[in-house]
Amino acid sequence: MAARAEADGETAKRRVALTRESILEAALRLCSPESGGQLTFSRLGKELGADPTAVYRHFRDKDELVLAMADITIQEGVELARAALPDGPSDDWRAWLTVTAESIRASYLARPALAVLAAARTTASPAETHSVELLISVLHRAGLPVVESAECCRSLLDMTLAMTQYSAAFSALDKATQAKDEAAWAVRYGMLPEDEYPLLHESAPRLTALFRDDAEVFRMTLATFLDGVAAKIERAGQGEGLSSERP
Amino acid sequence: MAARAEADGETAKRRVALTRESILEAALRLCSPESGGQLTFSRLGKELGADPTAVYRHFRDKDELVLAMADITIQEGVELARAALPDGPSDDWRAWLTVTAESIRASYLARPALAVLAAARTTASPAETHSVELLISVLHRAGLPVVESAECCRSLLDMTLAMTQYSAAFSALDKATQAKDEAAWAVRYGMLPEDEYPLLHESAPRLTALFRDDAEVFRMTLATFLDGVAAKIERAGQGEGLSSERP
DNA sequence: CGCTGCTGTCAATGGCATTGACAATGACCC
DNA sequence: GGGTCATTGTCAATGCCATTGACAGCAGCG
Repeated sequence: MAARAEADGETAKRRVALTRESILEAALRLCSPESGGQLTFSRLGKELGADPTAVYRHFRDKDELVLAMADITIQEGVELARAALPDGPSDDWRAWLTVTAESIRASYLARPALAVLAAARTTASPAETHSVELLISVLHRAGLPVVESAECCRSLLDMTLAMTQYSAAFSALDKATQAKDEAAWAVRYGMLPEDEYPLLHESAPRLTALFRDDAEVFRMTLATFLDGVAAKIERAGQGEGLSSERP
Repeated sequence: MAARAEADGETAKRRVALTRESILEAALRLCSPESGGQLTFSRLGKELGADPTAVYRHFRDKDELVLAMADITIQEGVELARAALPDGPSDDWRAWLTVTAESIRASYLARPALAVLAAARTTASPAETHSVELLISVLHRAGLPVVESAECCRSLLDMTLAMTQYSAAFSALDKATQAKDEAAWAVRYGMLPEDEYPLLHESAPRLTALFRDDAEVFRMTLATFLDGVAAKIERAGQGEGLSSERP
């Protein structure tokens, strides 16, 4: 089909001979925080230099497009994690889970608009599968029974995706609304009468600081969750005579 | 004004003299799982027996309506929790946090469509405030420093809201899409080659069972999180007067 | 050459939130 | 009672969005 791609400098517009790949690329580009807005067929058409409805020749509907984008994003997250992790089997399950969660989070947050659209859509992508198998093996090696390890993975991934999409939804709001929400918080927690809410009053500075910092909240939550996993592992280790776990 | 309300039997349609309250009531009704669909102005108008745009006389835009609905929902969750909890200060912090989280989750899940709309909107409602103060006090009494208790609350609430909206988003999908997603999972995890993915293969039954059961996943995740909190409390107790960070 | 299937274009269609002009209604004041 | 005003409901747009169906260029193939 006469590859006329990558002419035209940076923004690959005019005449790219639409393919599934070029469309996905453009769509993902449109979801980045720099590109701002929502993902819409007309914006997509403009980005591709083609009629918006041309996309329907390659994807049955928007849902299919979004699913494909989500797939790529998850895959990217998995690769990010793989790159940040030691190659061979490591015993540091904690680092392993942390890096995986943060990587998936990062690649979704690079496309807030997608995260909003893909909320609750399960892709069950192949990329994910291998990664999950690895995670289970890491936990199992740490001393957790297989099924329990799998449960932990499911928990971890659900929590990560949910909280990430929560953050993404917020960052996809227009700046005005964001500011309004932030102001509401600041007012509420700044004005609390000390005698009625002594504890909240004391922790107000920390709480308002956390408001601006979704990432920090996620880190905290993840850490606490992993502390829980550690406890589980310890219990499992004590129960059996086999596993070796000594902090 | 001529109060002509509550005539007409069950479905309070015709001529109810729109008020903020009657609108909110109708809107919440429309978001229930039984009422099925999305919250839209035209459906709302029909439910109220009035022109859809009449709502704009009482709410500046849809966002304001949704915020008010979210507020009510949170409040309801808090009341639910209060009803299920012993009145006086209890030392069972674990039950306290669990009940609070599950209550908020339950009242949101009673309106999936709302949960989707309200994703990432912070209401900072008054009802919430009192409840949070209580949670902090419970954790503090259990032995956690005040600020750390507040952090835990923030984590817990964020996690709960995020995961709940995640579930709600799924249950708000049309049945066809839901079935499609479910099928994708079943196929993927049923067909895994045992030699390549031994661990996943072993835990596949459990994982597919979990797929239909968001509530169970949430319970597991929450439990693990609380195990983590327990560990934190233990550490704090051991350190006593000093700050204890690492065993 | 004519046929068929693939891909892009164009002009609808129908759903949605939101707005502005207008009408009915009641309250308030002289 | 009559004039004025704000409130509240109605109606007819407007504009964005996804999606569809009819049509046009163009490949390869007999």
